Amino acid sequence: MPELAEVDYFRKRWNPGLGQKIECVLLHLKAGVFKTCDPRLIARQLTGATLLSSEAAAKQMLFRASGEAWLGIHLGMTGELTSQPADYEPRKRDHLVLVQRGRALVFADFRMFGRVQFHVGPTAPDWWADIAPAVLSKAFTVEAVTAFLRRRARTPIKAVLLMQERFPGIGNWMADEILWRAALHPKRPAGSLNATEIAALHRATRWVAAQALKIIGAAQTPDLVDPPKTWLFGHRWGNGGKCPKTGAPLVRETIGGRTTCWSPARQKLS
DNA sequence: TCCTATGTTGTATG
DNA sequence: ACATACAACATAGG
Repeated sequence: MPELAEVDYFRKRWNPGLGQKIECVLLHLKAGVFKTCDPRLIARQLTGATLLSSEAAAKQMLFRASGEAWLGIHLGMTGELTSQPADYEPRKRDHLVLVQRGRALVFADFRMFGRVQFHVGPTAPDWWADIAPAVLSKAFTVEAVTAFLRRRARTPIKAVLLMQERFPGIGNWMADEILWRAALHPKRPAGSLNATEIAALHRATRWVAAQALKIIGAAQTPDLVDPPKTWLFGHRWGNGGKCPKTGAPLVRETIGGRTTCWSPARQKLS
């Protein structure tokens, strides 16, 4: 599920556990999500530690615990975090469970494209510091986007929007949403956009990110909240969708290896 | 059986 | 060295 806003939504699901001691850690030792870390070290370090704080950046989450412990989680395609009763019995796809007095904090991911990372030290791990500046930060300028598009001149703009080194947190549905808002055809070579179009792309990127965080990321509900029907979001998943702006039929096709949906009535190739 | 799914990465090729 | 394209990862559901 997870792009920028969904990641922040899931991060907050563990909020009830902040400031609380971790009584024990339950692990699915053979799960692929632990490929880049040692789950036994996680158990040793986190048992008895206090979960202190959390942050989200791009599609990554970082949880800090006492004892200079840092737990990174990427949700992959199907990962999710939940807070369950303290006597929760882990199921097959629950890879990491932090059991506290009042609750169990669960990371589940049936498809296992997600990753857990673990670091012990006084400061956050390098990979966290290396995440590109957020699209809502001052560093995400029209100039930076322009330079990036020039370098990727022959790549379809849709594929370029998925590149985390410049568009951190943008995923498949957000990329489609952004291009639809900016009225840009997803197959346009990145280098073919003029200054006006790049400005529109930059603006739409920030707008979609900010609104998604407001609607999805800030929601305090047990279920994910979908953006309103005025967005492309609710119309892009199956064939036969209609453009919410023009009423014209939407088109779906694979671009850059990912299913892409757009409105030919407002997103022209030239 | 075949295809799809809100992601990333390693590898081959130009 | 850099840009680009795509298979591979693992699983369930239509």
